[in-house]
Amino acid sequence: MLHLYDTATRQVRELAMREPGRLSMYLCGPTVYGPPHLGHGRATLVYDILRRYLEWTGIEVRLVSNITDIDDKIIARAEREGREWSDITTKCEDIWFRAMEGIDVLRPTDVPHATEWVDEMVEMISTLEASGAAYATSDGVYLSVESVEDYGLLAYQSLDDMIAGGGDREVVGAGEKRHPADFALWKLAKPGEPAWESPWGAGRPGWHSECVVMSLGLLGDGFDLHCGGQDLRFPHHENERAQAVALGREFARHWMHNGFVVDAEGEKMAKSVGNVSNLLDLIEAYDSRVYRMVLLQSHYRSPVGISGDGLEAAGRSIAGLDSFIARTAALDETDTDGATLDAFRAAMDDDLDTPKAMALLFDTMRQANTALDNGDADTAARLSSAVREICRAVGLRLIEQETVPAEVLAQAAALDAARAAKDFDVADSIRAELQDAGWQVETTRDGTTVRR
RNA sequence: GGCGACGUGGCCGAGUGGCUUAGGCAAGGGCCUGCAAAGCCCUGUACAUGGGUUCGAUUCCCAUCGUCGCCUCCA
Repeated sequence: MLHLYDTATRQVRELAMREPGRLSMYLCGPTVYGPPHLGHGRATLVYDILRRYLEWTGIEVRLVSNITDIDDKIIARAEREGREWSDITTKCEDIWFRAMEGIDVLRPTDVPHATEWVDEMVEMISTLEASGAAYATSDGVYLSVESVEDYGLLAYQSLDDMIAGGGDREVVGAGEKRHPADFALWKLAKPGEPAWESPWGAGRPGWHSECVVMSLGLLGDGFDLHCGGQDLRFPHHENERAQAVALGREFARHWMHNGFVVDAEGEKMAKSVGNVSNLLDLIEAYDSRVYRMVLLQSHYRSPVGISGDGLEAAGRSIAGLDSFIARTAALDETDTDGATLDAFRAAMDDDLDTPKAMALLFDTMRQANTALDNGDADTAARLSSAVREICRAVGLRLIEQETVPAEVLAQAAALDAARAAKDFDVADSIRAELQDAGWQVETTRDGTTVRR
């Protein structure tokens, strides 16, 4: 059974499922006004790993992740560039999913767009207003946070402490708000802004309202898990939750937050691979599995530094995985090492201890290699089968064995013949030729193998 | 000011009251190889500082220094 740290109760506890065997989870998706960055990559990778692992254990996962396609930032960019706002959102969304593909993140099972749910949002806001939890001002509709008893649950701060600490910040919409922390559910449109009709006048929904309506709308009351980056804990998740509480509806039963990507750290990286803080650049420069491996080797709640050195180290570890996969490709893997998989599950079930799982993966590869060196193909096969299973469970794509063209095989045979004849100059030149053509050449006592 | 996280070997990054003190990358030595590659073996003896608790602390407590995050729309 998977145990996960729950931000709301501040403890690692079992991830309960409303319906046994089926997990409902909501991940706050991107606001599509710019290219995805490394932080987006981390968040999507962490939950992709969670999802794939659960699916691997036989659980049916429904992952809803929205597209916020109406927001102040989108409008601001549209104005700045003199473009249609929908032109920006469609292009950015397209880029987003290309980036996701570039890091092997599966598409969520549901991708609701905020603009498709405006009617439901208006309805919810009306309900809140009718109950007295929300009120209209001259620029919109606000939720009264004082009507929510435990407001501050996810922020770990009471409303009073928040205000006390807030200091000299500018308070948005201060003039007419009942409390400085009250937040906008509906924003009335200024001339020229995109707008939808509502009882309060033409306008657009507030960000926090979008996510409650879509999560409850698709997953229903009391869904299992709500996730996102640490920075969404407050105010976004707090405010989503506040609306649900004010509506008297049960919201997420478990809250999961991933740590940040910290300092790209370094002039070297920028020089050698360009500005990698943009996810698109990273995809351009590295194998799709590299970022995933970096994240797997640290805990999802820890901050992680992404540097060129770190990515390259991960790349080399993946090269080792690739050569292992190639080396064991022909083994008969009908049987899998159960103890290894048990240990893997135990690690993952303990708050997604992927660093331990990766240590296990590398240990298992070593054992299998040793078995192969000793000619014990059965043991090697059981272990390498476990390696493949683990990779599948965490979404580490395995290299596909490319069929080697006949002429390349012929060259490999010629290489072996030259070695047998102790004609090493010829052998070396054939090897160099193959390597120049992009082949990995492994010359062993049993003969030469080539692969990409 | 409030709340929270964290300081581990050359780098990244787990973890733990003593038991085999992860793993990856890099480095040195060795095995294998005609030479490489791949693989395997060995080596480095780390836990911010100062106190305290304890038979014993890197791990618990306190303080100090330092880094970072959130405190109204940022994954």
